[in-house]
Amino acid sequence: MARPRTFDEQDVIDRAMELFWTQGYETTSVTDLTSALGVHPGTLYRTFGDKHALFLRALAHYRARLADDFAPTLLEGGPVLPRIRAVLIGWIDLAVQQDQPRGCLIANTAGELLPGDEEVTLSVRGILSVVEDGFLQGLRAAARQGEISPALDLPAAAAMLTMLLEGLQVIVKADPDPRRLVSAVDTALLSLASVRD
Amino acid sequence: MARPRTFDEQDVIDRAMELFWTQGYETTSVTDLTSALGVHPGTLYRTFGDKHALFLRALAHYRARLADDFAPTLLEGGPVLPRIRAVLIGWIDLAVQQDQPRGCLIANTAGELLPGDEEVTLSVRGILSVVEDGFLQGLRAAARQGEISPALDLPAAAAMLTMLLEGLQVIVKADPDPRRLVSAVDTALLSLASVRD
DNA sequence: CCTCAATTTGAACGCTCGCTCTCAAACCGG
DNA sequence: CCGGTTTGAGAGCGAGCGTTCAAATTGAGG
Repeated sequence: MARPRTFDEQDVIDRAMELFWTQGYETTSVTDLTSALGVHPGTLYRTFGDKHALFLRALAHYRARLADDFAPTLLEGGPVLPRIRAVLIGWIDLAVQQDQPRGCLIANTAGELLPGDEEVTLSVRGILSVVEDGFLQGLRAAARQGEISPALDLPAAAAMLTMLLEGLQVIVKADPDPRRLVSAVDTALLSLASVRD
Repeated sequence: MARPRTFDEQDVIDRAMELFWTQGYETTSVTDLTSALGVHPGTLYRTFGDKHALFLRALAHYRARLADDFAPTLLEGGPVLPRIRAVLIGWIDLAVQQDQPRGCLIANTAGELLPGDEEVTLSVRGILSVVEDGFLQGLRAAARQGEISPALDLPAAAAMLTMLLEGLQVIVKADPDPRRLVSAVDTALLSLASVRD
C-alpha cells in the first residue's frame, strides 16, 4: 500500500555493471550513474546503500551471469578443447568489437581496487574461482575423452587457462590486434594437447 | 646562477612509481605524492607539469628498468626455459612477499586507465612489447638449443607467455596462494616443451 | 474519498580533489 | 656585497566528488 517503483532493480544493476565495466569504478561518478540509469541520487542511495554497495551488487550480477553460462557451455558435449578455444576467442571478439576494448570487468577491477578493498577482493576471488572451476570441469571431461593426457595436472592447467584468459583481457586493452591474441590462444591449447604421459 | 634543487628528479620519479604501483593512479592523490616524496605542490607542478605527466614519467622509468633487466636475464646463457620459469616465479614472489600483493604496475594501469587514456595506452603498449620481445628472444635461443620444438610459432608463444605473466598479476591480487600459481606456470612451460614437430 | 506509507525529486551539504599563486629564502656570477 | 634567478613554502582556488534531506508526488487500502 504505497507508491510502486518506476524502475526494475535488476535492470538498474545490469546497466550499472555495464557502466563500471566500461569506465571503471573511480571514473564512474554517481552523477554518471544517476543520469545513465535514470535513477535519482536519493532513490539510488535508499535502494542500494551507496556507490560501493551498488558496485558489489554489480559484481554479484556478473558472477551470476557467468555461472549460468560458462561451465554449461564448456560441457555441452563433444570435444571440449575446441569449445574452450571458442570461449576464449569469444572473449577476444567481445572485447575487440566494441569501439573501445573494455577488457574484462574482473581484470579491470583487480587492477583498480585490489588488494585494498577487501569486500571487492572477496567477490573477485569468488568470480575467478567460478572461471577456474569451469575450466577444471572442462579439462576433466577432455581427459575422459582422450583429448588431453591424464598425466596433466588438471587443477594447474585450469589455473593456467584462467591466467591466460585474464592476461588476454589485459593485453587486449593495450593492443587489440585479434590475430596475435588468437594465435597465442591456439599455441597454449596446442601445447596442452601435446603433453604425453 | 640560481638556487640548486634539494631533491633528485630520478629519485622522486622512482618513489612516485612505487606509490602509483601500490595505490593506483586515481587513488594516489597529489597530497599523497607531495607528502611521500617530500616535494611541495608548486615544485612538483613546475618540475613535472601535472599529475598525469608525472605518471607518464613513472611508466617510462618502469620501462627503462625492465628493458635493462628482462631480456638480458633471459639470455645470460645456458638453458632458457628454467630461466623463464625463474623470472615468472620471481614475479610471483615479488608480488606475494609484500604485506599486500600489489601485482604489476602494467596490469594495474591497464585495468584502471585503458583504453580511455591514450597516452598511457601507448606507454603500456610499449612496455608490453618490451616484455613480449624479451620472451621472443628467449624462445628463439631455446629453439636453437633444442629446448623447444622449431615447429612452435615462436611469436605466438611469446605472446602467450606475456598473457600468462599479466594474468598471473591479476590473479595474485585476488588470491595470493603461491603454490597454485607456480604449478600453473610449470604446466604452461611443460606444455610448451612437449610440443613436437 | 481520504489516509498514509513509500517513492520521486532536486537542491544542497561538506569534503577532497588537482592545481595555482604569491612571497621569502637560497644560491651564484660579478 | 649585491642583483638576478630559481627554488621552497604553503595558503587558497574553483570544481566535482559522494552523499543527504525535506518536500512534493503517487497509489493502494479502508
